Amino acid sequence: MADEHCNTGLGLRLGFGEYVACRERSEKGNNNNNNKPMDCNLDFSFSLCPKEIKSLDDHVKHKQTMVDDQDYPVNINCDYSNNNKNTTTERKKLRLTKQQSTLLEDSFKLHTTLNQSQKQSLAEQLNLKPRQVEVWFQNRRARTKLKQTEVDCEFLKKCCESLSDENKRLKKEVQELQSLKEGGSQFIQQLPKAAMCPTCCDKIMKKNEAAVIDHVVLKNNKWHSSYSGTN
DNA sequence: TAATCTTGTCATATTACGTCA
DNA sequence: GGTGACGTAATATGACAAGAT
Repeated sequence: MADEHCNTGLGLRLGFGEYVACRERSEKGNNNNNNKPMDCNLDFSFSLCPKEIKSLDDHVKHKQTMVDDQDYPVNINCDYSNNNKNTTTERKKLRLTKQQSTLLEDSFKLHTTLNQSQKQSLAEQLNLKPRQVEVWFQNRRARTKLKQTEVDCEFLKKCCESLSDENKRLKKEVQELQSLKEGGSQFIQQLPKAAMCPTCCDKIMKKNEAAVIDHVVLKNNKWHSSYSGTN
């Protein structure tokens, strides 16, 4: 089975073979626009699945050897997955060294995307494949975006909390003012009719309302000055 | 010139490996 | 030693732009 999968272009083509092979072709600078998908299959199957690997066990051993022999293990994923995923899917994961990570991070600080030549030279410096550099940058951009989203989310959450608190406080204040206003009116209404002339009574009522409005305006101004200060 | 195809690159989602508690 | 969480390299997929036909 493993033999079959490793040495037939078809199985690989249905996975990611075409994509990778086309990439590799472009990375080699072979961009002559001879659009022949079959070329991709051939390139891919030879590069990823050397003929000496005859069985699945051999494949695993071979991968182990590659890992042991190199500072930067080469990923030689041979995708058996589509047919017998549960037993044979194996993907050796590259771990970047500290120096590699540092250099990649430094490059990312300079430019978050790479052009062809930047990618190529960085890959050479790092002793990685251009595709690996490209993938690293893609993942790095995704991580950056995710972190930024988290930060934004946290900020919005705090804004929401503070607005909610402010809303509660204002509601309470409105209630207080409402009762203050009602209390004042009631006091005047409770006075004996003969105790105050109607004109004076009216004046006091209006003054009372004006005082409430002043109070609200003052509070509002205070709120504006403090809230705009925090933002 | 418009339509179509191919290719390369990106963002995004997902998978799977390695490490650590 | 087994296990789950986590970080991250690798893969899959779809969208889009640019160039060729």
